[in-house]
Parts: sequence; structure tokens; C-alpha cells
Amino acid sequence: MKTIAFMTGLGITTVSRALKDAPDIGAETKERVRLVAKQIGYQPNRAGVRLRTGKTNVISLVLTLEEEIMGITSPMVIGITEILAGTPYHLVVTPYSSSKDPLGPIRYILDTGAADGVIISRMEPNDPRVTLLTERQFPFATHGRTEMGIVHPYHDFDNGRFAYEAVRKLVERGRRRLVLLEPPPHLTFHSHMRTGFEHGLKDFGAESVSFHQVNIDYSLVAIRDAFEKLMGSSDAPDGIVSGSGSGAIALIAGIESARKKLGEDADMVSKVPSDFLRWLRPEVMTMYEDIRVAGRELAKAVIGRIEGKPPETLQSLSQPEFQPPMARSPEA
Amino acid sequence: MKTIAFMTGLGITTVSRALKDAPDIGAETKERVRLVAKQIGYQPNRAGVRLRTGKTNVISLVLTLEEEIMGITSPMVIGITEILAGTPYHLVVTPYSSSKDPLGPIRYILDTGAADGVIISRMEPNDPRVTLLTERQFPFATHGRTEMGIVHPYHDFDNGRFAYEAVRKLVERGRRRLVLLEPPPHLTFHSHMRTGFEHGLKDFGAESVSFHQVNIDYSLVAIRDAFEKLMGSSDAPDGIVSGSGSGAIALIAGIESARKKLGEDADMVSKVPSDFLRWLRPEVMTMYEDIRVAGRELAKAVIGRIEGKPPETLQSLSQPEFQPPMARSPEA
DNA sequence: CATTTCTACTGTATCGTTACAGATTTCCCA
DNA sequence: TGGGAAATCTGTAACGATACAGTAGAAATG
Repeated sequence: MKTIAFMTGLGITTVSRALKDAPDIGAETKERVRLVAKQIGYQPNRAGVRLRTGKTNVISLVLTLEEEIMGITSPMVIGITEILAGTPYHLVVTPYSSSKDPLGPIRYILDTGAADGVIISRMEPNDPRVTLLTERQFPFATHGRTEMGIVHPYHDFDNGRFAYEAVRKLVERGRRRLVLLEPPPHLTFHSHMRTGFEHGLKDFGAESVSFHQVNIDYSLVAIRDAFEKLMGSSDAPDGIVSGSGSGAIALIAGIESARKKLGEDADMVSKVPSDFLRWLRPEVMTMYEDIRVAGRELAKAVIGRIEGKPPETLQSLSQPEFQPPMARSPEA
Repeated sequence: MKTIAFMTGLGITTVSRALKDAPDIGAETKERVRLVAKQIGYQPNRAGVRLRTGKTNVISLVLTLEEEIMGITSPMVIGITEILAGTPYHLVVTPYSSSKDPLGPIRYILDTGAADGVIISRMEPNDPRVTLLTERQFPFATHGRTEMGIVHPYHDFDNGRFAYEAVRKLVERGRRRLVLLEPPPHLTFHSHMRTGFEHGLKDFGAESVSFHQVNIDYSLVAIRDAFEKLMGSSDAPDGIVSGSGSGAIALIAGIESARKKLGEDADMVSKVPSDFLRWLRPEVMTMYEDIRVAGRELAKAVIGRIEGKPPETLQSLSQPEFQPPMARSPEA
């Protein structure tokens, strides 16, 4: 900036103000400054700005290491960066080992002012992170909803609707004894999915087969073993709703270990974050949860919040849709 | 820091020096300063340090958006952050849209001093990014190798060995007409894999079926269609080596579209970054590329470089191993 | 005892930026 | 024509940290 000041013969202050289009700078001067700035490829020094103003130009994505399992991080990161690319914001990934202290990274960011906004996930109905961030009036957006009466920016997949439509589809196929592989009970979308499932059962006339031994956070091996037992029992379901793509893989293995056949002994609907299942097991009906879009929405939401937009305008819910069956061959 | 200085009655400079264990500060004073610092939870202000010293305490992971396809980003990010967690470094993800300007993000980082070190991937034999970073003496580590005679930190999976062992395995199964789904030709590991494949053919006595119409960067649909055609032709291979997990999925679809059967008409070996294939298609033989470990190694390597360790001590090659077949049921 | 040497500490300037409180010039109106 | 308002520009201080060049006092040296 000193260089620009020297080249234009102006004061440093003037250059600074001209570049941010302040009203007390002449139009012609601004033009000149902008030209020179572009010419020499001026980029504001982030440390300088940050030290002086406290603005970090950083968005922090707070991740549990557990999230890796679902392969959700990739598209989320990509989606976020797509939006940030057009802004001065950088994306910093802040993980926390062991889910025992979810507040740790939040406190760190609040205490050190490490970012201008945060994106968090794995939301709980009563989430202390949301309480803390709201108290401190710190901009954030959540992947998933809460139930505390606090209005905050979020993006969510309509898991209730997903389960409801899944039940409808299975009943249409003549299935009546349905099972749900659900999210862990402490997360908000557990009850969303559960409720949607139960509504579906009632509305479409099917019954529920209990399967609470495992949830989508369990290891694939644990899910497979539990489901193999269920499928081998006299209580075996004939319709399956899977709350996660990797869970579905384990369920399929369980079915096969029990010497049953998908599509014959049972049908399955699964939420998926990618195309793999559709390619390898086209007999599974899938609803695609687009995490990349979620990343985009969340990035837009935090930025909106940073800019002071009211939180209730920064909420979005993405509607599930069945994916068309995979065309197995070009001429088919 | 001002607070600590006030509380201890020392000068700000003394506090600064005491905290970094400078030799000209009394042992007792250091102890006192450290105690007070811990007491009030002092964390150095990153902007202050960065402005004064130029040290950003940031490692930048430079990604192509294409990388998402392979689902490689998640474990890579997790692996890196695992290492950075014990250090003052933050991880910033810097993507570049459209692979037409791979130098863009590198230039940005060099020009603005946005990071202390960089991790890059999708290496080419003659890679301008490596040239540039080396010229400017900027610490970096690469996921994959180059062939320019420049010694630099890297981590790589031994793709040559992978293809060689894959051929051995297929020949052991009685397969003789082998095909390779290879990486795109401009990337370094293309020739690694190709060479390993050819060596295998020669050493174990098999022949190559040409399949250059597509590579692992093509869409799954394109790969499937091309492979379906090949499998339907009189030139059909009976052994397949797939350079990527998602590619393998498309190949399987191609086989099935051509009304052939995996395990009967042909066997397949694939490199995979996750467990999915093993669960869903246990008949595919897999070698696991652990991207999380790669992330860890790369993080350690850049930090080593930042600390001035010689590059030749920061290189690692991970050896492929066949995964044990999936136990289909607990009692088996 | 004077002088050097060492130990332990400190003040000042600086990194790049912006907030704030002027300063200068021009213009308008009574 | 004098005085105030408006428009445009600028100098200084400060954000938090550290490099550097000291200083003061104690200890060692001859």
C-alpha cells in the first residue's frame, strides 16, 4: 500500500480509503488508485487487516473425526470452497479428536478469534455449541437443526420426508414389515427420521420391526452381524429403510449372510451421499443427499450471518427425491 | 501479553522472550511467566506474530475439484489434521476450479505469503508447480512423485508394485489376457502403473489387451460403455487391473452389461481407497491405499521441510498389500 | 580498585492496515 | 466580503508480537 501511495503521490490513508470506496474520496482519485493497485497486483496483507480490525476472513469448518466414515467431508469441503472462492474468505478445517469435548474447538475459536464464522454439524436437539455461539453473538451455520427455540442459520436434509417416502415406496412394493436403520439417538435427525418413518407406517398401513441394537454410527461389522441375526429370525422384516449409505452396505451383507436375497425376500430404500450403491446394487432404491449443495448453502449462510442478515432468512431444507434407476446398458 | 507483563511486573519484551525460552532470561523468571501465562490461558495472537515475523502457522492443502470423484479428500484432510493437532499449524484448503491453471493457487500463496508450507497432489513427471516452489525455496510436499531430478519431500503409493502384484495374482488364477484401467497419461503414476503392469506381463507370462479409450479420470458412464464394448468383442480380456476404486465400479457394470460374470469370465484386482468394494463385491481382489496415512506422512513432511530437514529424508513410499477376503459371516 | 565481562532485563521501532481527528481548499450564501 | 459548510485529503496512533540495541548491576579479571 505504501508503494501505491508513493506511485500516486497520495497519502497512505487516502489509498486505504480509496480502495474501500469511502465517500470522502474523489471519484477520479479512486479510479487512479484502483488502476495502480491492479497494475502492481496489490493484495491486502491479511495479517495487517486482521490485527487492526479483528476481521480474520476465515470460515472454520468444525469436524468430528467420526465424520470420515460416511465420506461426507470431501463434498462438504468442496461445496464450501466453491462459494468462498468468490470471496476473501479462506476455509480452515478444525477437527476435534474424540467426541467427548465438542465445545473445545468452539471455545478455541471464540477465545482466540480464529475465524469470522463457523460451520458445525452432527447437531443435537439441545446443542451446547449453539447456545454458546449464540450467547457470544458469533456467526455460525449448522448442518442439521436444533430444538431449543433459538433461531439460527442451518441447512438440513428433510430426513422425515425421506423416511416417509421410503415407507410409501416399500408399501407400494407390497412390503408390510418394515425396519429402520436409524441415526444415533442423540442427534436431532434421529427423531426426524423416526417420526417420518412412523407416520409412513400409519398412513400407508405397515408395521414396524424393532431394530435398536445398532445405528448408523456403529461399525459396519456390528450392523451386519445384528442384521444377519434379525433376518435369520422369525421376526424378519421384508422392507428396509437405511439412514445411511454405508449402513446400507452392511445391511446388504447381513441379508446375504442370512441367505436371503435383496429384491426377493426384502426391498430396501437408502439415503446415499454418492452413486456407488446405485452402480453396484441397483436393486436398492436410493434418495440422494447432496452434501456438496449442503456445503454451498452453509457457506452462503455463514457469510450472510457475518453480513448481518437475519438468521431466519438463512435456513434451507433440501427435499429428498428418488433417483431414477440406473440404466444398465446404453441400448436398454 | 501486556497483562502478563503487568501481573509479573516485568517488561513486555521479557515476557515474550521468557515464553520462547530465550537464553538470556533467568530460570526463575521463566517459570513465573509460564505459570501466569498458563493461569490466564494466554494464546499468542496469530495476526501479531504473522505480521511481525511473517510466520503464518498455516499449511495449505491445494486441491483440484476433480479430486472429489475419488472421495480422496476426506481421509486426506483427516490425516493431515491429525498431525497438525499437536502443532500450532492450521490447515487451510485452497481449491482451484478447472484444472486449467494449476499454478494459480501456488502463485497466490507465494505472492501473498498465505502459508508456511503447501501440500499438492496429482503430480506430473515434469511439474511446473514443483519447479516454482523449489525456485522460491518454499516448503512443500507432494502426493505422488516427479521426474525432474529435483529432490523434494513426497509420499506415494507404490503403483508400479501394485500393478505388478495384481498381474501375478491374476496369472495365478489362470488368467492370461489382461487389461489395465490406467491413470490419465499426464500424471506421473500413469507410467509407474503401466510399467509395473508390463513387467508383470513379462515376468509371469501374460499378454496385454489394449484399453486406452478411457482412463480413471473419465466419467463412470464412459468407462462402463467402453468396457462393455471391449467385453463384448472377440478381444475380451479375462483379467482386469483397475487403477481406481470408482473405476472398478464402472468396469463391473460394463462386464455385467456385456452379460459376462465377474469371477467366471474374468477376475479383477483393484486399488481401493475404502472398504466399499470389498463389502459389495468380495469377488474383486483389492489392495488398499490408505489415504489417511498419506495425509499424515505429507503433513509430517511439510513440517519437516519448514523446520529445515533435508528433503531426501522426507520421502516415503507405501507398499501395497492384498486385503484379506471379507469374512462373509461370523461363524465362517 | 579500575575495568572488563557476563547476566538479566527493557525501551523503541516495526510489520500492514485502519480509526480518528484534523487540515486544506473550494464553494456558497448572506 | 466574511464565514461556514462541503469536499477532499492526510498524519498519527494503535492492533500484538518480536528484533535489535541497549542498560544496570553483579561478578570476574588483572
